[in-house]
Amino acid sequence: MDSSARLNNKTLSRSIVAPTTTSSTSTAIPISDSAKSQVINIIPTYPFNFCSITALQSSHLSIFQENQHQRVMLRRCLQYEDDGSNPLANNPGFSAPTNSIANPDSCCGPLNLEIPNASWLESNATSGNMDAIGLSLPIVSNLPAQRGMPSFPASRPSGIGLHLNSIISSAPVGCACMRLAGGNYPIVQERNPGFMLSSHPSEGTNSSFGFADPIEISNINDLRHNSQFSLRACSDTAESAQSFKASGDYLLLTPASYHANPSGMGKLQSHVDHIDEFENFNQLSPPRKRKRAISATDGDGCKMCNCMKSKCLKLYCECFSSGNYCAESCACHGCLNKPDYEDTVQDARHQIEIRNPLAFVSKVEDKWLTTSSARHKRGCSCKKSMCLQKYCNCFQSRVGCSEECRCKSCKNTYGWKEDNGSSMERVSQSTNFKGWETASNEELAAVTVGKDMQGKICHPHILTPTTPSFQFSDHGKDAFKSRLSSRRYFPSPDSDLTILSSHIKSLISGDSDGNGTDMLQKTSTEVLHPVCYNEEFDSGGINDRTSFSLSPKYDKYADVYNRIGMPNVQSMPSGFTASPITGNSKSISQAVISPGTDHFPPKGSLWHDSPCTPLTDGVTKIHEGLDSKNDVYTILTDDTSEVLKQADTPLKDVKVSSPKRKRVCPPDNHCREFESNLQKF
DNA sequence: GAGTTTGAAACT
DNA sequence: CAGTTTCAAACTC
Repeated sequence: MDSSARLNNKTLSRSIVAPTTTSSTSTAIPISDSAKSQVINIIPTYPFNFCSITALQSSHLSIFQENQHQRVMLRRCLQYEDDGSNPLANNPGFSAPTNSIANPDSCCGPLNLEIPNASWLESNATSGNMDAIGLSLPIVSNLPAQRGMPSFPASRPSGIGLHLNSIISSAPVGCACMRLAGGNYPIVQERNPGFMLSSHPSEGTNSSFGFADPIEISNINDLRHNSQFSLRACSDTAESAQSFKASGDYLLLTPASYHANPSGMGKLQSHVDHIDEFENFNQLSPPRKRKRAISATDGDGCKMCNCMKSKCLKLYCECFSSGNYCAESCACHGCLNKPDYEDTVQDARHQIEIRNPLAFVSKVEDKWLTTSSARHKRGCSCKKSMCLQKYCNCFQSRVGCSEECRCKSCKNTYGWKEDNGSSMERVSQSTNFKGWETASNEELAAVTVGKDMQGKICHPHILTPTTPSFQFSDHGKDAFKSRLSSRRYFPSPDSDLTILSSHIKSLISGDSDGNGTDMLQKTSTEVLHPVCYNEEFDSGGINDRTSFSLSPKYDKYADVYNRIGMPNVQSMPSGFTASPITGNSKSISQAVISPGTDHFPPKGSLWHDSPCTPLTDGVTKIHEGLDSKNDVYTILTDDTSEVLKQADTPLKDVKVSSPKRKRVCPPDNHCREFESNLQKF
């Protein structure tokens, strides 16, 4: 079964609540007060394409309606995405689902889901049918191709282009774009009714914005005449599941054609202008107190800037440099990095590219196919930070320093550069089974950087570039704590380290039940829990592939795999991809729990806070049950074990994913807690 | 939250 | 290309 069929057969178990009252001639989706309470839970999507898809599948949409003031909130996205790499970009109609790759620089790489015939929405929106509408649609991710992955044909135009903003910065863990091809049907739920429901923009305030620059659409026809819209779904995972649901999720429309052809969005532009007036109005007001973005990222890699003078049109601006528009959550002043100023933005980009054609190119490449070998293209020039702080480009990108770097006294944890210029793979060289076995040993202290770095015991986890944000410095700790309380967490492969180590240890020592394969199967299954790297995720999976990334530490087990006939993974130390939704009838399991459901684990749950998507058998089973009960959760298949059991069947989709990973994954107990929470279901 | 440090970007 | 300045993020207090 190909991915298309698979997806179709699985049918998105998203329930879409149609508007209750709308005349067939209505020009907009009315939003009634009662409907306001109807929340469509858009599960945050993850860098993994399949996750995104599954997330959307398991999400259920609702249409927020507003009487009289029929409007659609659009998020203006900076996305020069129509580079031809995606057939959908030019084809509003049906397209076979293909997974491309997530924008490595954006945690919220757009996932555009094509709905071949979106008329269902209109028909249902106008029929008064409140019943949930089963969505069955092929899903196509429209994610930019990953650079440095020659196995995938998708390409981007020169200049890389500005990517979809990482969506609402306040809704970082994930987001998705759903394109209503053919489409006429903006479905928008504004997260912040305070603004959404205001009859006039001036009634709102900046502070009431849930996200940046919503575009107010008062007439659905304004959108209807446009062929494509991206339905964006985001969730603020900083909230608990309960509040998540209570407050609703983002569900934003972005006219896909807007960026490619702004001129074609005349009507929309009028609304943009309207917003501009609003913004101007606000600017005339006493300058809002400069608010520093709580985090350099919104928590999931969606950069937020605080530019004061650059107008966000210089590479100083992280939003700009990463190809994104600034978000409302940014604390920048005089920002021109907005769709409103697209020409200006383009000019600025052009000027910069003249100076440096690679200015907007991904700063990290993984040409060496190993996580630890990924390098920052431009390297760094650190003099004092020893490449151990985020001042360092390389460190910040979680890659090792290389010969390209001009740094001094490099101590980059991800691979340092000797003073003679040669680079070392610290990750691989400084780790060993012994160390890994003690990875879970709490005696090992987390590393702190800077002055305290030297002489401290390195927690083995530090050796993996996957979890730097809490591995280093107090900042990291804070970030970790913050994330524990505000993000969803799933156990990372790190969590399985002990188990894995144990398994392999026994395997190697022969202290198994004699069935090493079984042991390894079990191990593999556990290991195969995908690491969800939200930010800067470099999906190794493109076109019908999904990434399952392994921490570099698992490189060490490659030989073990080989010993028992597992696919050769030696060449994919940083991870590999399996094919969950394609080709093979067997695929990696997927299970996604919608955070917007009552079944979501209670607030505070680490699992809940995890941005990762666990793919455990148990999870899947649970979800199967949930799915049948509530049509909320959707599962593709749970074939992980089976895939692994087929030791004689090479994983055709072995891929390498880059190391660009930021997501922090919790320790072992998080895994247990996660499963414990699941048991509550 | 203010001030300092840092290194990239921008400029000369 | 090198040196300096500007800038904003990272970091410290």
